[in-house]
Amino acid sequence: MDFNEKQIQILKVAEKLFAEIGFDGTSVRHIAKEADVNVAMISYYFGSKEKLLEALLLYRVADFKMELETVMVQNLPHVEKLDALVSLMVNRIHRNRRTHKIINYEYTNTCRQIDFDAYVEQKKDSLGIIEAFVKDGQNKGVFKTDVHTKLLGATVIGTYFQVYNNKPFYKKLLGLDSDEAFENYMLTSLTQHIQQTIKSLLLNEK
Amino acid sequence: MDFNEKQIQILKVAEKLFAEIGFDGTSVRHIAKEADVNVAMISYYFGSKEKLLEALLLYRVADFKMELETVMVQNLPHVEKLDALVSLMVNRIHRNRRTHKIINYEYTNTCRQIDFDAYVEQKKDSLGIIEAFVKDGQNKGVFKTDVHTKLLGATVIGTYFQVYNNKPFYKKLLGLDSDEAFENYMLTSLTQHIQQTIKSLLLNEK
Amino acid sequence: MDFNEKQIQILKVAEKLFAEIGFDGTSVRHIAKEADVNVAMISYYFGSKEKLLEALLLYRVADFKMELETVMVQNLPHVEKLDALVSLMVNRIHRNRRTHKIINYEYTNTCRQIDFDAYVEQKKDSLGIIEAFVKDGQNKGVFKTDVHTKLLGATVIGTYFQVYNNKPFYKKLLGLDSDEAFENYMLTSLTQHIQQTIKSLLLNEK
Amino acid sequence: MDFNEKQIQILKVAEKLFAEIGFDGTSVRHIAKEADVNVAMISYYFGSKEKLLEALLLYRVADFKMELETVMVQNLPHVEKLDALVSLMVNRIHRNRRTHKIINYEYTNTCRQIDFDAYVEQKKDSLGIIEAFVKDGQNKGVFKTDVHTKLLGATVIGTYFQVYNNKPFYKKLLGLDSDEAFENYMLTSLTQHIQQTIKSLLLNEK
DNA sequence: AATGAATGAGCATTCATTCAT
DNA sequence: GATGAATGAATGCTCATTCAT
Repeated sequence: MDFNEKQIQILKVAEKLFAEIGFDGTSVRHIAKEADVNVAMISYYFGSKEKLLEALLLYRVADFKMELETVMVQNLPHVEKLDALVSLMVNRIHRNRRTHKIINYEYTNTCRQIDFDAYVEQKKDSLGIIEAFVKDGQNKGVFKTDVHTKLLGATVIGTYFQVYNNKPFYKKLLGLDSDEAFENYMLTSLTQHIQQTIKSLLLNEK
Repeated sequence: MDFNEKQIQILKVAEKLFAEIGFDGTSVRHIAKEADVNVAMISYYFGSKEKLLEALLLYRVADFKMELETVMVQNLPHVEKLDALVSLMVNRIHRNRRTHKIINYEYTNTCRQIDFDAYVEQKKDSLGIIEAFVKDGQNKGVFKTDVHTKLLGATVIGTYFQVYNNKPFYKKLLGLDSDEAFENYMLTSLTQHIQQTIKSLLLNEK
Repeated sequence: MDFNEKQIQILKVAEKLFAEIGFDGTSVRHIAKEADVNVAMISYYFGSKEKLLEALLLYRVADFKMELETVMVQNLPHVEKLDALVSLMVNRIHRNRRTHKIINYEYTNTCRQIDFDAYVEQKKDSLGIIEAFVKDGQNKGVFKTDVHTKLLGATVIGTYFQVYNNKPFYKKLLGLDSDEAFENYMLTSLTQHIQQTIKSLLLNEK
Repeated sequence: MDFNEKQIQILKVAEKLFAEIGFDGTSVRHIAKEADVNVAMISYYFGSKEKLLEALLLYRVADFKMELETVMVQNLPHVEKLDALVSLMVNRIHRNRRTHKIINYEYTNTCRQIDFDAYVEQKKDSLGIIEAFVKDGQNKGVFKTDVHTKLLGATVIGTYFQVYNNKPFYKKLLGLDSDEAFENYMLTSLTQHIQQTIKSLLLNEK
């Protein structure tokens, strides 16, 4: 978990390339060249290409750890807390979108011998906190009860990635000319849509 | 679009393997072995591995074509039509989940020289029909107007794939022991959750 | 030796391609496509790619057979006969330059199992006739005797092919802009140079 | 131009095989086996089979560089200088006959993407020196003027290669039993014949 | 007689990894 | 600790040829 400068350099390049052209599509030579290190260094530092991916997961999963508690402890009305929660989730996913994309690609690949335990654990934790918050809101009569609580996270992240994974399509559909415009859209309108979606599900109309 | 029996056999195996272990991770030898055909036959029939994927897209995209119109022309209340629409979408995606997954993997891979035009066109069509239906409902005062109509599809498909792509995680989370139970859950509870999500977004409380 | 129309079509295409891109470099598919026949037809008609080359040799060697005798029997002074002889040789080589080039490529390739007997026989015959003519001239005191008679043919053909095989170089060196200009040069100036060369070797100055 | 021992080993084997069985006919596996190196090493060292050939050309073209000037500056009568020149040319071609043969094969193959610039340049230089020498001899009245000076080189090299490329034929024709006898013939009688040819063309009888 | 379908063998090349230094 | 050199295995693909029809 404590990587030196050169290792981090490799991890960042690997993250970018894995996300862009896939794990299998990326050769260690490509990573080495882009990271301006010797080819052998990757095996030397990480043991293998697969272990490099595992190291990347460890490196990033620490970052996944959302400060959900930070939001939770705030003395905010449930509605506002919900918005803050969704916003935080989207922001976090967005920041680590590359690693998340890799995981989405590779997690169900049974041939791969990658240890996803840390990712799974973190995911379970996050969803647990959200579930508890929703339960609390339901107990207090603020949130509706006829909701698939365990699937709320899937809707948040799923909506985000459906747009992200079809970037060229949505850029055209939404009339977004540049990558910056797209990025901006993700963090404003899309986030707003997801917030609205979750609120619609949980809140009773006034 | 008119493939013979052996070609279809190859296409099906390729679809499975591409979805399971990725396009790059799947070798033509693997496909050939699994499909019980000679390695050379894949190049012979499809020209190349990339063209095989393109053929697969063409083969399946024809199947994507949702009978949205069939639902649309039915003389149903907007609410029920909405449910039917979502149900149809989920079913269709589910049936072609493998090819959709491949597309989600490869569409943004700029290195790849794959022609996704047919897919994009079909996607645009589908979303167009949905958009028109929502617009109609809004004009008739049945649907709310403060909604990101263009993002509704992303929420439907995104939620589905977020669960599908994290199958082992959700099987555990939802206490689903077998693949059959998971599959069943996708087509019942998950579908229900997505229907509920979309309805919450569009319908005014009574 | 009696080929039907389609076989001749194949032979001509094969000759062109073998000469242009070599025997190994030319695939039967390429020949089949260019000759607008089915791939299997080549094996069907000729047995194999190697046998196709042998058939080509047989087909052309018949054409190599110079009408040297025609020149020989003419009642011409030795000097003029010599010029006519060289001119005839160059013309004949030029007409069959493609097949000659292939032979020059493949004759010393010991791996190849090609039967060059007909070619060798024809070559021996031709050189024999020339040798006899030179001997006759020497006996009559018209030609010099201190000459490597057996090498005269090599000088004629060798000079021709050295220019032909370095066509782009000589086009530039000689300021020949087009293929037509080059071709014309081969049949005029180059022929003249070769005639002059042979005459210089054989004739005593006056 | 600065190759290590193993690279030179590969180049020598490649030269031999390319000359014997052609560029297309020679597989990198064959070269690797004969040179007793790993197959991958050829790509590793030279990039590709085509680049291997280019490397070979560069490696040998340096060797083509005839010491024509050495002969030129000698204070010899023109006639003797002419003999020395031809002898030098034949010797040089003979030493590099393999690479020259490859070039003769491949130079006009337009499909091939080989850089022959160095070869062309060297050839131009050599012919230029010879031309200048002949011009000088003509100016001094030693050489005849009615000669295709630019074609003299073609006659020298062409005669050599016509014999070399038809080795089995000429061995039989000239009654040369062994390869050694043939080789010896090339460097004595054949050389003498070529010297005589060029002198006949250029010198006035006494 | 003629051919589309099919195939095993071989191709050049790239891969992740190892190892001597 | 770090690396250039080297490698066996695997890659996608093309080859000449065969064979059922």
